[in-house]
Amino acid sequence: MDKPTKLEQQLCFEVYKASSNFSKLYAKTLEPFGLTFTQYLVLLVLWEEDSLTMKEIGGQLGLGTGTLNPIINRMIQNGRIVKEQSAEDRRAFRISLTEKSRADEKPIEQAIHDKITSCNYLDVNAIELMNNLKALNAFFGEMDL
Amino acid sequence: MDKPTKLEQQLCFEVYKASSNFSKLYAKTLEPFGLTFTQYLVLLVLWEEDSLTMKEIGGQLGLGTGTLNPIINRMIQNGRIVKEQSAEDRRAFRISLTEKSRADEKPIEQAIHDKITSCNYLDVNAIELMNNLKALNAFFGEMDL
DNA sequence: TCATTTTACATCGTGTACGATTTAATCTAA
DNA sequence: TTAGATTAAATCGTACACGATGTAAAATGA
Repeated sequence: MDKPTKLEQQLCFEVYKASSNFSKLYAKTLEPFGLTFTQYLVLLVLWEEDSLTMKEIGGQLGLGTGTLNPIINRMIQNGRIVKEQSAEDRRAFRISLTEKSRADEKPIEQAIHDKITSCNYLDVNAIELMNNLKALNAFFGEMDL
Repeated sequence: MDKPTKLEQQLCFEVYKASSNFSKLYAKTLEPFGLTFTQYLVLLVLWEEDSLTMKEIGGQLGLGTGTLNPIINRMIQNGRIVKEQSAEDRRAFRISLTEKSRADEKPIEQAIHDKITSCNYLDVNAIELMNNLKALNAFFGEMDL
């Protein structure tokens, strides 16, 4: 059987393009706020729960320290977050939001909401799509090959 | 309504992780061949039709010259492709496969097929997933916002 | 307790990715 | 036919992304 190989090629490519498309769209929307897409993902995590360690943030985003460290440093430079050594474990550092980032949560959410809905992108069956993606990612998560 | 915003956040994140998972899986599979995921995508295009210009390859992959140029240069260094100035249009360059790359087509396809099926990843509803992604990407393609 | 191991983070090298600018070749219109 | 616009690549600067390695602090065990 030859079909599955082709299907897999196409699927990985569709995912690749979708990811690229999303990050371009978000990049454009976030640019007025001086944020990149990945920096926005860090804020998403911290808006849920503030004052997390590098490891906790990296765990939620699936990023290692080699990726996360420079991002965190840039966000500190931009006044988006602060980093302080943990008292309990002096190896660890706690990352917290600045007032600026807290104040920007709603406007940023609004900007993204406006941009996305202005394209009617929910016309694609987004819920079904997301469920399939979650199943796919759960798969990846369990296999470690 | 607040739900759509959350949904979009989740969807963009699931796509982001799926893309990351795919490219890690492919990277591992392609490593014995001395290829990265993106370099493999270039080969996929050239296996379909050899001797294309930079623009044509970039067009199919959605990559600009800023991204594609260093990739092409590395692939030339690695003996994967050759580049020659086009006779008709001296601005353009034609990229062609080397014998090595032609010979590796089947083994690489096989390696990927083996790896993917060994994880039973088709258990997620791949066809439905792909159709939804195609619709999503078609959307992105038509809007240019 | 103190040597071993593990853990949290930092750093480095390689490889994308993208927008902006530059250069050279081609095309177009007056 | 030639000045101006367009096009194909190359180059540059910024920002991920990842694996490998380094370092210091903490946890572990005999």
